[in-house]
Amino acid sequence: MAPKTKEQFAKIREDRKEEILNAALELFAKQGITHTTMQDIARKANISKGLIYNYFSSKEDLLNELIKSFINHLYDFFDPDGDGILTTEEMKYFIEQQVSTFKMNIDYWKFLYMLLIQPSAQEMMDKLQLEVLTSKMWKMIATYFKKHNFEDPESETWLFHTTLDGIVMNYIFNPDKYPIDNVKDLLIKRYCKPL
Amino acid sequence: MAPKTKEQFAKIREDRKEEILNAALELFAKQGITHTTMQDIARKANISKGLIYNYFSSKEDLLNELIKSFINHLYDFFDPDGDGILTTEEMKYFIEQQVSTFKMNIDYWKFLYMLLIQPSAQEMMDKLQLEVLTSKMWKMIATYFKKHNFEDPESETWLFHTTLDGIVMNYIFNPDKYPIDNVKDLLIKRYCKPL
Amino acid sequence: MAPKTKEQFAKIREDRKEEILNAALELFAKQGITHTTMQDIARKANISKGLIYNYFSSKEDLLNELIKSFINHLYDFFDPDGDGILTTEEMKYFIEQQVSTFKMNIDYWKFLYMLLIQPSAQEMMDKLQLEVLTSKMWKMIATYFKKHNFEDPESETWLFHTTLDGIVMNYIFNPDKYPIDNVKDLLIKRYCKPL
Amino acid sequence: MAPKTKEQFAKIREDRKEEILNAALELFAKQGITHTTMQDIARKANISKGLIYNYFSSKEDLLNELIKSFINHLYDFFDPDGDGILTTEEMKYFIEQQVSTFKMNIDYWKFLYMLLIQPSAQEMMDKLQLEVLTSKMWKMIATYFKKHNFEDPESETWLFHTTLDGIVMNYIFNPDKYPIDNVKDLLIKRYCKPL
DNA sequence: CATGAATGAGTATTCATTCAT
DNA sequence: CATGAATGAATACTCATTCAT
Repeated sequence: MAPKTKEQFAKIREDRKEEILNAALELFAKQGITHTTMQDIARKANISKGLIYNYFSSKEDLLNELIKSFINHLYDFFDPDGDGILTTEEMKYFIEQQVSTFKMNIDYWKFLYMLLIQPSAQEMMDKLQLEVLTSKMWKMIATYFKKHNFEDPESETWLFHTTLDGIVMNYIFNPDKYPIDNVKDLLIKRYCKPL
Repeated sequence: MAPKTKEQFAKIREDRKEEILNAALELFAKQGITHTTMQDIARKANISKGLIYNYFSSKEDLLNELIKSFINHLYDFFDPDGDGILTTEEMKYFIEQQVSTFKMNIDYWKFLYMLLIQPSAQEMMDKLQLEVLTSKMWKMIATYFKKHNFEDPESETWLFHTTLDGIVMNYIFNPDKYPIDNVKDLLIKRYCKPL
Repeated sequence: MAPKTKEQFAKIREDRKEEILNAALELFAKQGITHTTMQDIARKANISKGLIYNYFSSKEDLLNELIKSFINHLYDFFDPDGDGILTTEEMKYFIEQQVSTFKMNIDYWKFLYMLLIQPSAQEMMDKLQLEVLTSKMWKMIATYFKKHNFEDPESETWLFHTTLDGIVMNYIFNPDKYPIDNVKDLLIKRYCKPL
Repeated sequence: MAPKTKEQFAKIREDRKEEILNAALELFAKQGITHTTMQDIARKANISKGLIYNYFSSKEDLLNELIKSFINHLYDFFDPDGDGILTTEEMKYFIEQQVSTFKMNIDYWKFLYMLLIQPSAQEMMDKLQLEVLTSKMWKMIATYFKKHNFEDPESETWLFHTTLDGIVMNYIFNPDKYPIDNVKDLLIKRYCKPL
């Protein structure tokens, strides 16, 4: 009989928001952003259309929140161990982590590449603030290649990232046929030779 | 003002169609497919909205024709010299051709990746019949890697294509900053060592 | 913490209702009726949305109650002294009262004119039962003009009320710039010449 | 068989736009702006909902165009004869014109007062640029009262306009019962005494 | 009595497509 | 062959109202 406490309401809101974001992510990844209607999202989340607007002020806002949430996940994915110096072993671990991350969060990655390929990608990048994150990784990898005496460590870093991008692209596009683990092993062989 | 011959009419039709396709490609690449309206296309092609339907039965149809046209271009891009055996020199040439193709047809590639990343990519692939094309190249590359004693030539082929995909992605996404030529040189260095 | 008596409960209810009506009036006057949401009203009254429905069955009902309450206030504003005969002095007092009433209840008047100008004004008038009130005043004023030998006392009564309407309109629309007191003085000069 | 000429299209557009504006004005005046849907307007104009957007980019835009059109009409209504000095006869004529204008354009005036009483009236006034128009009239009237030795010509001008406002209000609110002509006659008697 | 999450009918707006001329 | 006015289905979003707690 007693009204719900603030904590109860907060929990409900939290959970509901999460559910909506999950539903949206899945649908965005599967159908594309434009082709996913608020109705679709509501249906998938088993709620009414209107309720979404209790949690997000617009589709745009929902998209932004999803991106924010994605960023947070990215930090989970990538969190480096801190000293910023990769040993050969850590490089191997890094590659494995990356690939494992691709495999475990396919919807997220599909969503990210969807965003990137879209017209307003530049703005998205800003919103994503991916650079902050990337630049850290970038330096780590570049340093690694320098230390390992790669001929053109700068370009090698570009190539390395390019290859990872290619892997994601291929994997999200065709997770069943793409031999991601074999490719990963090749990559490790190439890049993780002991000093 | 002699009446036009049938051939002349056909030519006019063909040209007009081409113009519409070009307008569409450019807009699709710049704004995305969904965000490009028939009105936009008409305006860009300097014709009326209604006239488009004289050449294409629907937006869907226009899209399909564009894809077909793209396929044809792809054949132009990739046309191998026939014997299906790549020498080291030809491999180098192939990579250079590829990259040059990326640079010269950025709209096409943007469009292609847009299609691929989209929901119905599987169907698109079918429409694209990319496999036919790809499989030829695929074999050539695989054979090359075998001949050049790469450890796991099958996976190396995958990795190679993956890397090319990554290059396109990075290039179309940021043509100004991405050091595509440096990356290309690295690739050549890696893959085109003389036997 | 003695349990509350019935009377106390009734009083609380009454007060709460009053608060809601006040919040609604202020918002209606400021933002218009349609553009004021139940949420707005709840927020302004520091209660929850749902609670309003404990006091009013609908927005429509709330509006009607507000109108009723307005009527009561009107009676306060206008309460004539009973004999229905205005002396010159009382006429002056009446005008002054009116204007003072406009100034002190600007929200109420804004709200009233909002209602009147709206589509369903005729119905509103019925709800307002303004006529009852007005007819009393009407007769008093008409009698006054007759006694004071105005040429066409009937039309003069219309004109007089018309002018008061005009004053309210101008005042509520632009309380800062409209020289209501000067206009009032002119009115008094015109209508309150001693017999 | 020939396609329509530009002139034909232009005429169609012109006419259609006018029809939509007329439909909108009538409905806005009758039902209020908020309570009039685009659907309503379309139905009244015997066209489809979508077509309105071929002529007006939004409801807001339609409203603004209506206001613009209203301004133009106002200039028709009020256009003074130029020298800016009113003779007694002209003052009489002016009052008669005003009242006649009220009677002939009841929807326009209802619409105007609707706008004025609404929250965003201040902005509307700006859009209306009524002041430009009003200030001209204002000076003419003020000059007239000065020349005719009214005691406080400034306030008298306010009162005069106030009365006209009151007349419109009463008339649009109840065109059948309000004795506008009697009131007009009284006004003329009061203000148009020969010097 | 009190809360705010939840619903769904209603509204503005977009855009592929049709069609009279 | 060519035009752009016209249509209507689809979609984002609002808000009064209900209801479990």
